[in-house]
This record gives sequence, C-alpha cells and structure tokens, in this order.
Amino acid sequence: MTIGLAHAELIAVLSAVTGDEPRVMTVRSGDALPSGPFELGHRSLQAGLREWVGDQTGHPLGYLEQLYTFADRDRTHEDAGERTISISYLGLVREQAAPGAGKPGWHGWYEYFPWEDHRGGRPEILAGITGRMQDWVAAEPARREHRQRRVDFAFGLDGAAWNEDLGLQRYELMYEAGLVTEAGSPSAKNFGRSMFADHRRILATGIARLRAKIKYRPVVFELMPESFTLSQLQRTVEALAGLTLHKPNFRRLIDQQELIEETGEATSETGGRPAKLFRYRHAVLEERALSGSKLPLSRN
Amino acid sequence: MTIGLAHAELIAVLSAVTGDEPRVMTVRSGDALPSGPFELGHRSLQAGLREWVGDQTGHPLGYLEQLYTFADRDRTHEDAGERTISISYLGLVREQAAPGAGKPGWHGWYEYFPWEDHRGGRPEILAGITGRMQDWVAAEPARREHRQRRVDFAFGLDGAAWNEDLGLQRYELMYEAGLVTEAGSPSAKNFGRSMFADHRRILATGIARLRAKIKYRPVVFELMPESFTLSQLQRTVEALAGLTLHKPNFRRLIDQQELIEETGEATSETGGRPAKLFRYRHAVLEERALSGSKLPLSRN
DNA sequence: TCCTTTTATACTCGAAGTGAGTATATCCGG
DNA sequence: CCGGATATACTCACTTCGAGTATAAAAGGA
Repeated sequence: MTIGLAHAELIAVLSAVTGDEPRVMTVRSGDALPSGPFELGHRSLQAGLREWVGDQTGHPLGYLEQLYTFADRDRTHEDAGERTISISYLGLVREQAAPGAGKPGWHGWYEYFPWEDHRGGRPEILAGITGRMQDWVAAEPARREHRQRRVDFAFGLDGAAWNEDLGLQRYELMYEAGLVTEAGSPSAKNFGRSMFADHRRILATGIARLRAKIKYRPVVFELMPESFTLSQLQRTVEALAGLTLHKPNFRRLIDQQELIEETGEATSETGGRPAKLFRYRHAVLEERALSGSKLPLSRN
Repeated sequence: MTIGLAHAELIAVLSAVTGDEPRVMTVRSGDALPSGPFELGHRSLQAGLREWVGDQTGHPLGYLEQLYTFADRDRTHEDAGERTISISYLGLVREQAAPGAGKPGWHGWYEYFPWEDHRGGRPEILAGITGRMQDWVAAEPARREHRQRRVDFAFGLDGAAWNEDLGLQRYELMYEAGLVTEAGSPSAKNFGRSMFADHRRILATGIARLRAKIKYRPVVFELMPESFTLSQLQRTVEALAGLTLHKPNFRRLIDQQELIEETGEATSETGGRPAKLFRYRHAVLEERALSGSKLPLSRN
C-alpha cells in the first residue's frame, strides 16, 4: 500500500436555465451527477473535464470553475484500501445548446431542493422542515442555543431574512438532523429527491457557489442566448436565486454596470409591448470586477 | 498503469501577522510551502491537514479552508507515470502562537511579492514590472489590445485603480510574460523571491483569497490576539490588504458590524493617548454574513 | 509647569447608492 | 377603440460611504 496513492475522479455540476427553470445534468435518470476517472494525458484538470464533457454530452461548455475536492472516509474505493478523491467542477451551459425540458439527463434543481425556490413565496415544505429542525435543536440541551442560532440564521427564522446564498448550510444542517436519506440513519425522513452517495451535497455546493457568484461576476450571461430581453435576463437570475426581484431596480442595476448593449431589434413574443433585444458586451467583461453589487430584492 | 490512480499531496498556506507584517510558514529556508502526502486513516482532508500541521509546527490552527486542487502535467510524479494531485489549503494562525520575525520558518509575504505592498505608496519595483509588461503587450500585435486591457486592469494603469484582490491575476500575467523564474524560460528576469515548483503561485492564490475574504467575513480576528486596540486591528487589515485605510471610516465600519466589544481595559503602550482594548464577540460571528462591506480606502 | 507631539476618539457633511413606488408607452385581441 | 398585458421611464426618501475636521488624553522636553 503506497502512501499518498488514491483514485482520482472528476464530478461535474453542469447547469443550464431553460424555460425559467434551472437544471442540472444528471446520469442514472437523475440519481447521480456525471463523473468519471481522471485519466492521464490531459494537460490539466480543467482541460480534462472540458474534453470529457464534450464527449459525453455533445454540448459546448462555456464557463467552468473548480468547486471543491472531497475525500471523506466513506468515499473509500470499494475494492481496495485506497481512497477516492473527487474533484468537483461547476460548469455553465447556454440555454440554446441545452436539451428541452422533457429530454432525459437534465433535471430541475428544485426537484432535489424544493425548499430553495422562493419565487412563489415561502414554500410550504419549509414548515415541515423547520418543524423537524426544531426537534433536533431541542434534542440536545447542551448545544441547544448554538443549534438554534444556526437554524434561525440558515432558514430565516426569528427575524432573520431568508438568504438564498445559504443553500449549502441548509442542506448540511438537514443532513446533521437526519432529514435527508443520504445521512444513512434508518429513521431518516427525506425532503426533496435524494441522490447517489454525496452527489446531492455536491449539487448544493454548486448551487450555492453560483448564487453567490452572480452577484459580483457577470456569469449569468453564460446561460443566456446571444440576444435576450431584460425580462428574460431578470427571470434567469430569479430562477437561479430562487427569488423574485424588483423590476425597475434590476434594470437600473444592469445598465449602470454597462455590461449589455441594444441589438437594435425587438421582439413582440412576450405578449405586451415589444421588448428591446440586448446582447452581452464580450469585450468588456473579461476583466470586470463588479464590486459589491447586491441583488435588488422585492418584498414578496 | 491504472486509470485514475494518482499521488495525493496536501500543501498548506499558513499565515500569521506579526509586527504589522503578514507572514507565511515555509520549509527549506523559505523556498517551499510545507507539504506532505495525504495518508489514509484521516477522517477527511481537513482533519488530515489539521493533525499534520499540529505535528509539524506545534501551533494550533484556527481557521482552515480549502484553496484549490492542482494537477497539471508538469506536476507529474518523477519516478512513475502517475500524476501528483496537490490539494492546497489556507490556514490562519494567531499572532501570539506564531514565532517572532527572526525565527526561521516564517517569511514575509512581500519578500515574494514586493509589488503587492502599497502601504507606503506605489512600490518603485512596479515601474520596472509594468515597463516589461508593456514589452510583452507589444510583442504580439494580434493580441495587443486584449493584453493591454488585462495589464491595465490588473496593475491599475490607464485610469484604473489598484485593486488589491487581483494578486493572483498579476502573478499569472507576470508568469505569462516571463517575469518570474518559475516560468522556466532561460531569459526570464525575476521579480521578488521565487519558490520551488508552483509554490509561489499557490501562495498568491492564498493571499488573493484572504484579501477577498476579509471584506465579507470576519476572519481577521483569527489572526488577532485575545484583546487588541482598534489601531492594531486596522494595521493588521492594512498588512493583509497591502493598503492604508481611512481611520475614522474604518472605525465606523467595525462598530456598525457589532463584531467586537470593549474589555473595559486600556493600554498606553502605543505612545499617545491610551487606547481601549477590545475583544471579538465569538458568540455572534459564527453565522455572520457581512454583506458587501468594502474596505474604507484612503486616497494616498 | 506648560507646551508640543503623538495617538485615540468623536462628529459633520455632501455625494452616491439603494429600496420602493408611480407614471407612461406600445403591443395584442376582442 | 378599449382593456389587458408587458415594457420602459421617472421620482423620492433613506442609508451608506468617502472625506475631512475637531476634541481628548497620555508622554516628554523646555
């Protein structure tokens, strides 16, 4: 047994937004994230994954960034004493290139995390979740206060506002409390659709990262078609954040960043007054550091 | 040759601030970052590193977060066809626990990146660097415009302000342009002290991450002693950011976050009027998400 | 002793940014 | 041609932020 030798694996969280629904690419009918061994011959991890995704999906991959490297004991390779190291990536795929809603492979984010979509108000499922979280808080008197603070903060209770960035913390709290079947306890109740091994946690990591990133980097445009209306752009952001935004302020935010420009054309497919079409200003944004731009939320 | 099998290695960027100077723990008299094989038997990477750092340094490790996982071709293990995967971590060590300035093992950040310290104004070395960067920009006419934009943005030229968060981009540009010996080209001029393999790049990654993080998470306190004055706190932040801050606004920022409280004592070691001592409010901050707090910079 | 230096702490003010609401424009379909 | 729907434009109060100024309390030398 060589010291420091391990199986290396790549796992991808590939996301697209189609029809106002954020989706993730899956295998095994939605039970697992696509993954594969890290083979020699690639110039780098990044290049390896890009090539491999191209082969597997046929979709060109736009934005790609490393998420996290996992190597917990329970991820040990079955047929040896060697450990498996999983290096996860977040990739964004353009809407046009992604298959339609019905096609297999792509599943909605909120199938796995129904409590994360607040576009239609606070989801009803949250009442059940926070009720059980309270049981968990009360279960261990010594840590009660600390647990209560964590739960209130993560789920927006006791005066705290719902924070869409905390999806990973919420999943981890639910895992600790035994509210997801991946936790393995036999008595576990499950909320949302579960996944193979720790893939749902990796998905949560990807979602949280993307939700945080859209606030200070113009990555949304990696998910948009070549030309789009401001409403389309807003609905895409809303889909990712799981929140509704204040329309006038969203528009003000967008054009003061000077990230987009009019194409000169308009579309009347939206029902009412025709909307101007915009395109992303590629030249500018490679080096754009949007400082502290928070999303313009709308109260309910 | 087994597919997906690789050597796994941990690399740590351990930082402390002593005497207004940010330092990093090194081995080989400052030529390399501490690293070691990832052995079986640890519960997780995090636990593995924590234990290993404790053994190696004797210092308790406060904050710890994963930085990045590297696996480029040039990092291939010498005596086999197998690749080495390096998982890097950023760790923060409290000032009191860290050894003094003279002791071996700890070296100042700005020994490796002298152009990153702007506390005394724009460093003179930057003139030499940007001069050579301009040569690189001009060297390939086809990519001139693009390169010019990248350089101007990263180094704060042509109207752009110096942005302390872009340390990694600056190092990578200098690498591309052959201004650091690690790039391997024989004609390379070197700025700053170089390190073994890609360790200096990993250090740059850690510095950039920490500089970004202190703006929205109260990690500075992981580097402070139990009680401290506001000026001490400010000088620690200034050391990390490589910038001077506007004192009144820094204080306003700090106390509107409600992260610290007075101990009731004061110290007159500072020379002038005695300063109140403060301590960090541990109970609060575990779940504190400081939204968009930018640093209060001072002009010049 | 008092005056200067040094550092700490407190207050003010205008510019810019943000949350929230209202008003006008232009299409479609009856 | 009128109502419904969507797009776009403007306003206003409030908060935050950059920048500067003023006062307080020690040390040390003339």
